[in-house]
Amino acid sequence: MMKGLMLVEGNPRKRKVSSSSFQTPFKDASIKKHQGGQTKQISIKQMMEKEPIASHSVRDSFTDVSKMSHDDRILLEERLKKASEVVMTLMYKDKSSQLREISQTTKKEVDDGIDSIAVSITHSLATPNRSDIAESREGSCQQLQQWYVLFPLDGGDGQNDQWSRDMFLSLMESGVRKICFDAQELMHTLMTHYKLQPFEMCCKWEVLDPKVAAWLLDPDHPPITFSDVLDVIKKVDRKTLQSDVKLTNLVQKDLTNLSTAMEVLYQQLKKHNLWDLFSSVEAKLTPILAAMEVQGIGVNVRTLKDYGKRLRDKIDELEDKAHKAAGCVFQVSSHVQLRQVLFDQLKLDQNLQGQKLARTNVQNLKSTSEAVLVKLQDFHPLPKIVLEYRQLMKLNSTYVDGLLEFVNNGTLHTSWEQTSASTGRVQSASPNIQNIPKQAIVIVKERNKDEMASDCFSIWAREPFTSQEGCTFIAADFQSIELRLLAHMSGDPVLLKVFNNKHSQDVFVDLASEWLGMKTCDVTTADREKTKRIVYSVIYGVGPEKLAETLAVSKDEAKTFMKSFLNKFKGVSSFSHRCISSCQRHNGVIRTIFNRLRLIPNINSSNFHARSYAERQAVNFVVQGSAADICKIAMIQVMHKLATMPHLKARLLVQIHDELLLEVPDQHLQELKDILKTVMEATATLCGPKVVLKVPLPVSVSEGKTWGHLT
DNA sequence: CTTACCTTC
DNA sequence: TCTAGAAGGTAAG
Repeated sequence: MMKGLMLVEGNPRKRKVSSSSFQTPFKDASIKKHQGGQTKQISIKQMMEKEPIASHSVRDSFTDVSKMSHDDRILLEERLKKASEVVMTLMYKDKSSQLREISQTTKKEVDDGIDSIAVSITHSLATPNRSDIAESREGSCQQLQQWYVLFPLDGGDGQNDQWSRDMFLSLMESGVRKICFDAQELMHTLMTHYKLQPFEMCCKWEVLDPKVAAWLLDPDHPPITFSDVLDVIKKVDRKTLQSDVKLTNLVQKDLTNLSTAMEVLYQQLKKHNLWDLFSSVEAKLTPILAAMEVQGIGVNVRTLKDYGKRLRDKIDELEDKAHKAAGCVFQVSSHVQLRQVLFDQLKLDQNLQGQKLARTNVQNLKSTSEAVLVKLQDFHPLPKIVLEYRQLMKLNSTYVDGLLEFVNNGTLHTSWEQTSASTGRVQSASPNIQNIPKQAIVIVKERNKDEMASDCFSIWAREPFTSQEGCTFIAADFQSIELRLLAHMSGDPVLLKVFNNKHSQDVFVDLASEWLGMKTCDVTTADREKTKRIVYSVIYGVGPEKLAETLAVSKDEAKTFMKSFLNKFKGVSSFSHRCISSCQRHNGVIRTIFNRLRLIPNINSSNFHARSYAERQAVNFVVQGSAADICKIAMIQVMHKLATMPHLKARLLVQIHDELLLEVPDQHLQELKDILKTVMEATATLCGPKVVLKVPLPVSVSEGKTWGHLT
């Protein structure tokens, strides 16, 4: 309760997406430094420079918690409770840390490379009762301001020292200000190493992470290493970061700089109005992502291998067909060889009389892209064969073989990246699980040349993802959230009307009916598709040429469509212009509804191409980034809600931008479905009082035993 | 039109 | 043999 002296200068903004348990960041000592206050600004760091090493501890070394006496452990426990700041970093076996690489060989992938956690504990001088019994027991401790300790993390023997484990975990849950570069890695390590239930921890841990902070300040240049962050700091303020701290121990020096870096970043976040987003959204997201990584998702290797076999078969067949059609043997997957076959041997481009053949971007060679092959497919059998070949190759190499490499004991763990997307979206990598094809691909296997009988087989790339025994998948997704946010932000009356229609079955049907002036029941599937494509194209400002291409109509037709569309939804184009001009006025800074920012300096470029690109980025960022904000907040609130219901053993497995995939024991299925819908649709709670959405955000919930079959 | 990741060459 | 970059394809809006 008392812990938060909250934002030091009286910040009226009380808006909190959910209550923050942070002990407040920093006294604004270093702000004053810039504003002219010179004498009173004794920063923690400067004090440390004078007296860097605790008198009782071994010089330049860390105290190993597992080797401490009972009394020392009690003392440490007390110190941790009273600490004003705790800075920590993972140490690896080769003596490198999250802050500094030592050996050239990148060993960090190796999980067993973890050695310990190095911690620096800082005490505030202002602590009034310095005369604790514990403290006075060691006379020399009176001056102690800094204590460096090491929490060892043993190998997988399970022989972790219970004491140090409990001490560290209670530190993680305490309200003390904790700082770590790449907190996600730390949390991931703790969960796996201590064999914790990931989702039991993920609402209790909050750590300030300079990596996330620096990314928030400039998402287009995410820091990868700690030294990247230091480079950012040096640009902001070269005085604060004093590299010649009188510490001979590198790790201690790094921890000191880490603390300083976070202090500077805190000031920057405040200055750029990003502190709320950082503390209420991003910092709470980190442990959830770590938990998802540790949890993993079940994959049925048998179906995956079965798919692989069938795909291989069909690919071989297609390769053979391609060679026959071409009249020569060539590598079908090579666009270089394909180019030669298509254009030099078969001269298929001569069939396209008036039309220009698409060229490759850089080398300006004849393109063999999908669009080109589609155009050529009526003149020769080869293009169609290649198209199918490519599709199946992609499916096999990426979603069958590619996936199999990551499956261990029937479980797949991907990494969830918080700081890689400049739009603010969460990203999955190694493997990317967010681009698994949604639709089935049908394979027709020809058995025999003389026999008409053929065998059909469908491949659902999501089918191999299966729930655990006795559990069911639940997917909850926001329906067309980006479009709805566009309606909200643009205030376009027609869009608002469509999205506020409670009886709406399908928004694109409604939009089509509004646009084309017909009854919803008269809207055809083609009308709906056309509308959907135009909607997304128009939002992001595509030209009539590109629209004509995607819609397969003439340029003039596309022009007419766009004109009438923008005329019907007037608010959309004015919204785009508002985004662009705001970005121009703010020197390239553009923001989402939750203040997330992106820098787009080219918005004022004199180069037309660069400027147009920047303009599209700006508009796209506001829509996509705002949706990302809300999806993240929803994710956090769902997990925090679940944390209050310990009987409900639900696990969050995957986030696909506007969709959450969870797994839950069968008996709790209905309960979880209700929670998801309730929490995610409660936009007022989601967005807080500052953002009042003009449209509802309906969530559709589906369930099933595999990811491929959700009802 | 944007944001991503992954594969082949 | 290794690597970086080009081209292409997949997803999500």
